[in-house]
Amino acid sequence: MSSAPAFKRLPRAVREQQMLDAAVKVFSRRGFHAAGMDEIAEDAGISKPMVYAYLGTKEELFVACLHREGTRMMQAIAGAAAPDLPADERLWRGLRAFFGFVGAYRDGWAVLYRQARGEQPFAGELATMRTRLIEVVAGMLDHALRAEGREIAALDLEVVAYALVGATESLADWLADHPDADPEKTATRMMNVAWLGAAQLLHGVTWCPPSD
Amino acid sequence: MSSAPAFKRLPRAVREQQMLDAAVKVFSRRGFHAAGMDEIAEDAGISKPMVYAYLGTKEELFVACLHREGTRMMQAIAGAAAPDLPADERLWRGLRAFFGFVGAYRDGWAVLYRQARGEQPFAGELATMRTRLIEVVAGMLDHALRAEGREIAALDLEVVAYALVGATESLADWLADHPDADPEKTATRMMNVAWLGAAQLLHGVTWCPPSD
DNA sequence: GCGTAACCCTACGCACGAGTAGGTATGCTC
DNA sequence: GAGCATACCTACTCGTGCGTAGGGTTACGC
Repeated sequence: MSSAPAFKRLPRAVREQQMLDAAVKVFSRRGFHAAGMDEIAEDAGISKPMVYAYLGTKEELFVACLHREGTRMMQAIAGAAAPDLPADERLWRGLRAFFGFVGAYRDGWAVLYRQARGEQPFAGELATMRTRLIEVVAGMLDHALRAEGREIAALDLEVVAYALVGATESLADWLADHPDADPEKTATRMMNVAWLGAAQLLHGVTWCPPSD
Repeated sequence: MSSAPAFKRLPRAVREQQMLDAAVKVFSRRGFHAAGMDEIAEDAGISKPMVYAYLGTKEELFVACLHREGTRMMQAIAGAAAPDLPADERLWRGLRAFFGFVGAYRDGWAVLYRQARGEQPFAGELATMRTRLIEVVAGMLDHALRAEGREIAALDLEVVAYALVGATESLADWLADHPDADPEKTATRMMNVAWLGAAQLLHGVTWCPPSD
């Protein structure tokens, strides 16, 4: 063929990224099982055996997606967290970065959470990331508490952190479903819910069940 | 066969419940796709065609599970909510009932949320239930707000409710993973996080982003 | 005691989609 | 311009598991 090879030959590194882009897109739309390797290949502008040659089996491909998107997210958050700031400022910056990421990489978020959470083989991978996040939040709260001269049981701390992370993920889902919503404003709202409650706890205010 | 028919013939209503029990169990352990109709049938002590005869295809079976467990949950919550109580009391009773349900029907919860959330065909079904819950919470907050003479934008209200429901679901997951944890105590912890923050909002205290 | 309806089974068809075999073209090195 | 590695394709195999055909047995009404 002298004239125009319908599509160019590209170096491996480039194609791999295209494949990952396509995979993230298809996985997020269809879900892991409903997604077909053929569709992913087609969407990447390539044929199926290339996908297998570069990224391996379907599971390995999904893990690769998980890894790329997860790393992106963690970097976005880590880049915003200066460890010597006061707790509320750190929380605020972390949340802003997080919602910024979700707003920018909607599909990535969907893959990471909506899909990976349910599927057994990947739930573990996810849980690890999540646990690390929860530990960070718990550590932050603990730090702030000690600065106030107060203290709290480790289990209580973990549960509070769990709740905060859960609320944040929930709002992330909401953000992903509302394309016209503003990530920064969402972060502010989350801060309102999270910090006002947390600040109360920091000052020793607690709620007790009524004795009925 | 005169002696002993290895297993008895049972009326349809009974068998259907046994099948649903088995289905909920298998779905929650393996996940929707990894679960096999053969395994569900075996676990119910019956053969596969019976499952198809009574409950229909795999998807229909899953929907039936979703429906039964969802109804159980909603009833558990509704039974505890007296609409003329003050907001904090209503919230407390609702949460206690909810965590009680999750503690009692661990598999049911796993089916409802861990599985149904990811799978496209069922996500809608779930979202409806979830939305109803969120509306209830939002309505409760709005009611309490107006009683205080304050008011808040509908969108803000929705987002706060979203966050609270998300935090609650997250703690439910935590409870499902910690068999030895006490549902009532978990509800109290959730109340601490949710109500202290919400109460602040009710009194007009808000958090504003620093101008950096 | 005989029809009939409900309960229940073994054994199979068949589609669908992951993964592969085997071959072609293109560019890069010496 | 021979040799070689890399990019790329068409067309297949084959396991897996949903769903069903067709037939047997127990209970119940009359």
